[in-house]
Amino acid sequence: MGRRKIEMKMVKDSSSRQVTFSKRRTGLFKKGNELATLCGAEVAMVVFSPGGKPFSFGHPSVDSVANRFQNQDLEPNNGNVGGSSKDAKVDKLNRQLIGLIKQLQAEKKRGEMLEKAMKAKGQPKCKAQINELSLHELEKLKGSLEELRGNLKARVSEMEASSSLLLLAKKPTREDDKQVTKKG
Amino acid sequence: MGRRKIEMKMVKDSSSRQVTFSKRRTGLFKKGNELATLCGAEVAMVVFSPGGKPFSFGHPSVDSVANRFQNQDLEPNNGNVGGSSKDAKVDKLNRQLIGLIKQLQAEKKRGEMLEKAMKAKGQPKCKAQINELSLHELEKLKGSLEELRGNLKARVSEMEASSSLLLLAKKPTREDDKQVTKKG
DNA sequence: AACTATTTATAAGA
DNA sequence: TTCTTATAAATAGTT
Repeated sequence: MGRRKIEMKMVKDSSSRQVTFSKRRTGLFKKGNELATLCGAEVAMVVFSPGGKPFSFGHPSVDSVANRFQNQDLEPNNGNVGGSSKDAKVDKLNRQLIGLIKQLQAEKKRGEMLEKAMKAKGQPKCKAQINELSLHELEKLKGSLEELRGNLKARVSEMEASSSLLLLAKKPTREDDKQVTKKG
Repeated sequence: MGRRKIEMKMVKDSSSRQVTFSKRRTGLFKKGNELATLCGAEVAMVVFSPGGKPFSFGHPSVDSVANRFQNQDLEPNNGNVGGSSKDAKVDKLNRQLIGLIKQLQAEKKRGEMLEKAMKAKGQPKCKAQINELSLHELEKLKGSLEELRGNLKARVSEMEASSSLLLLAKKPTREDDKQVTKKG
């Protein structure tokens, strides 16, 4: 969208990349704002610049949308147990826990797909022994990964059990207006 | 951006609003993807349609970016400064989470590299050199993995103690979280 | 879902 | 970083 069409690859020059990032981030947030305004949609966006700086936009707020998103599959569970919780801090920890659990599940799923892809790629007709070798290495690596995942998951399963106790935290109902936030 | 300029107000007709939402959501996610690709940025977007349906886009994933975002004001606070810290228990949980997050991120990176290796392997010109390269990467990966696993074991041992503190009870019925993410 | 007339976003350049 | 401008891209209204 400019003087020239650009390839959809990482911009090599770090300086240009930063400029591109700034411009496009602005555009992206503007679009998000428009979507919220025109359609009455709730929107949350978080972006980390190539330099690692965080930017966010949310309507009504990043937190409220993120909360709704993360709790959508356990809200029914969350609603009626217990009454008072510690505070927002515990609630935040819980959300993080849930996020981690989701990530692990996603990782597992990805691992399975990786495995499938690997098998599919199997032996077709790539030549060279080197291929066999690397394939073998891949298989071993994969095994290790699976095991690692298993360990992690088991650990998290325990935490999940205990977290359900903590998940009695009240839902944060802070109603911010549209916000554009810089952090860091 | 079309036949006519439209006012930045809620689209009245609910049907048109839904159409607008669909089109713009698609565009928004595309932009997010481009930002990630061009700039190597991490991006997470969550949108609820006017009908309340959730849509999301994330690179590398919504959860990972969300966690990173939530962590940034958690980590510095981890040192237990000022009057915000509640319990030692919470603080401990906190550290555990951070450790877990780091492990997870490391694992993800491994996974990404694995994917790259596979991709390279699938290239039409998968000749010796490329294979050597991927093999080399794999060797390094493997080493890292071993190290990672060692760390994990230690980590898990640490967690054992404090984790048991939280395991006050177990949840009767709960299988998996269901990731409710719609795209497109 | 496709099609275009237009509006917007933005890549370069200053 | 901000502005300008030529061009690419998104999309509002239509079919």
